[in-house]
Amino acid sequence: MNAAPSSQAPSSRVVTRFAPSPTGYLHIGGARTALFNWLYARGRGGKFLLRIEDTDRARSTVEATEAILRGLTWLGLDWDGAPVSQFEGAPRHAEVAHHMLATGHAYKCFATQDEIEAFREAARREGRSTLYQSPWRDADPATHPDAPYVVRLKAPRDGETVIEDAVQGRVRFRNDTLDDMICLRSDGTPTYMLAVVVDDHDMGVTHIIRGDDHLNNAPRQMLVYRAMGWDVPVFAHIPLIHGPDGKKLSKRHGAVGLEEYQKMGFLAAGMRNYLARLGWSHGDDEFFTDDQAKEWFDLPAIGRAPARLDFKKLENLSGQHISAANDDVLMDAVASYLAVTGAPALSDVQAAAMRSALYCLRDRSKTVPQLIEKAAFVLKSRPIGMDGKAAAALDDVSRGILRELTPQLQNASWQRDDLEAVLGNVAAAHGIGLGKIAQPLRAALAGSSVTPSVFDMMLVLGRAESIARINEAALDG
RNA sequence: GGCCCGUUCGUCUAUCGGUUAGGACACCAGGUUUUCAACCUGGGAAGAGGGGUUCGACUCCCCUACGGGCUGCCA
Repeated sequence: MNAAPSSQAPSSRVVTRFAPSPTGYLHIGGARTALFNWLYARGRGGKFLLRIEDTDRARSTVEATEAILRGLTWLGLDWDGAPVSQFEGAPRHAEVAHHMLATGHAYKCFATQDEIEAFREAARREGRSTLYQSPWRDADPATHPDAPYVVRLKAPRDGETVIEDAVQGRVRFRNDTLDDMICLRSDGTPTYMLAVVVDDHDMGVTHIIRGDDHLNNAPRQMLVYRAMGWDVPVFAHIPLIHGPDGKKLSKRHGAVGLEEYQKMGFLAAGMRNYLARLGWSHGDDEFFTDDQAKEWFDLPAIGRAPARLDFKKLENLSGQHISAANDDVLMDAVASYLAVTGAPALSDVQAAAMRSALYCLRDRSKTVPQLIEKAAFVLKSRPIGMDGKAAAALDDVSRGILRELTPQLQNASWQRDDLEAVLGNVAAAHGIGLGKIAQPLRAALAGSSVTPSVFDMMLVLGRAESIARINEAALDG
């Protein structure tokens, strides 16, 4: 069962969130971030919220948002409430900016983008810090021109800002290395830097678990919490995922979108297990259920070094979860796999047949397509056809043996022991090994060389169908 | 350039000052075997480098190297 219900008061209930920007597919790294947030919240009876960071109107698309929701749904991560659109909160964000302006925590800066760019260019050229310090920070309002301005946070220039990060530990930043971040653009729209803080506060987020590419943003965001007098949430900056070569994961590594993993046929449960284990550990536990993960997951056990993707291990875990999954989960996975790959769905008859064969399929497959490949024998109807390897197993001699087999199968009890005895006897009569009979029989029953055991196939197919297929193969050629 | 983070077998990791540095995946060898897969047995395989602190460092501190992130009126 789940972890015992906590005795925490409602006010201290855990609230986490996943906040992707809808500019493309759901990145595998983002999926892991979402998983960590989900595990943390679900393991503690808290809430897991979703917020779409769509303040960049030029790059945000509804298609991307849909792709992200689809990805999370496939991964099995359910969120509480409706996804929040950050863009829709713009008025509220601006309100906060103006409040900080009124309280002196922010100021109007009239520097133009060209001016700032020129400054930075010169700084770079001369090897100086490119940190821009606005001359308007302490300007007398009487000198303000009638021109567009941005609202900047007035950050302290002395001392340091310390982040007590649940993963990274204590991280200190000297305040003179922090710039006065822009809260409102010159067109009055809020920036992400302001919006995240306001939204996280308004949504009651207690734990911010996100990629460590945001670690440098944390101190500046913390200043907003302070300026507004809000409680600072717990930060947990987790390392990014790297490609097998240790470099930042990019398209040249192959699969970066979660959907691609779905199309490769990994079981979602295996994906969750693998992703959770990537950068987080609970002793030597490698294979675990969702309930165990929820109970065990904790922030201090997250590693600080970036992890690389290892498809072999993912495959192995996926296989273990296929073995452990119940029939409904497997059949659902098959249906969704067929759907995303654009393959025709199974007919009711086929689905029922496949379900009856799962017992001898699940332990031999690492991915859903492997499951389907091995199920082919039961999905086909006569004439079943032959692939190259199967055809090669059938020659005149083996056809003769198959012909000899049918009458005996006709009288067999159709129990596994009995079928084994029949084949064993025929093999013994010819002074050959079971393999010599099993190969052609396999070809006859499945038309393929990748199948479950011949005995299981006969059991699943039943006497009539099995004998019909054997006869068909024995007579051909 | 500046700031921040990181570095244990090929990979993911355990270890939270004292271990023959453990496990998993992968790999190699052998076994089992009706294909694929699985399974069994065994094997090779690691603390980036250099300084400290300490009776004793993979564990704590410093430096270097390497890797990564940020350095936008993007998120």
